[in-house]
Amino acid sequence: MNSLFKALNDSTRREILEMLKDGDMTAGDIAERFDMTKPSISHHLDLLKQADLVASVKKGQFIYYSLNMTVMDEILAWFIQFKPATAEKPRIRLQVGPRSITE
Amino acid sequence: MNSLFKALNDSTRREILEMLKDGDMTAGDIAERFDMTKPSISHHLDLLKQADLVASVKKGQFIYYSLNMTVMDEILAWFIQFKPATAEKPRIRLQVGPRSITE
DNA sequence: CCATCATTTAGAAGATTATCTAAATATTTA
DNA sequence: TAAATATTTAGATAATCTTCTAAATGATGG
Repeated sequence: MNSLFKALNDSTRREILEMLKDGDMTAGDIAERFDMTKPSISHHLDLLKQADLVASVKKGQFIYYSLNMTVMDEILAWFIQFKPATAEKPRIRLQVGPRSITE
Repeated sequence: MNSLFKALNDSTRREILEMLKDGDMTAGDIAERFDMTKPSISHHLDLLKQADLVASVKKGQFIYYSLNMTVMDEILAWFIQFKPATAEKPRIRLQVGPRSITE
């Protein structure tokens, strides 16, 4: 959770995530889109990788980065805990059986 | 968005949010639960307030802090953008009218 | 094999952050 | 009004973070 929020606490890194939403990119392509040196972008990519938000695959000379949104569910779950339980009528009955007296 | 992620990038502040989930608390009560001085906690509360994640109300000598989860939707929306659009069948027809040929 | 291209690693400088102590403000109570 | 309580503000220090330049690594093409 810590490395996750840390990775997200930077607008450059958040922009990178948004860019990768539209498809995988090489480190160089990503760096080109920012007014920042390649080593700096490389470092940002490293933090995103540590947080498991992106994955990288080397293909020859290039390294392709892609979103890894499996962690996303973890984040969403953390946020959802604050959503007050809205008393929404369930669409289906999950349990079949005799109704309780209070039901 | 910046102040939001900044506020969330600290485990003490995240814990404070989780504590407030169970009900409002005074600054002092919050500080008691951490192994940290009151001024430090006061600073954390200030950052949470700047991010609009908490609100504070002064009652006499005490200042009560409470969750303000209206911003939460903003965060959730940011995360949802990464969720690939699942082709889920809509539960209800949103538009009433003549069906299109392709429908 | 050497030059070039893509990317990372290393190391340094400046900015930001977390935390502390000391002091200030504001409220209650004796 | 003075003392006590709750909280914040101010200022300092140490740690962490962002970014840079220079150099290293690894793959490709003549």
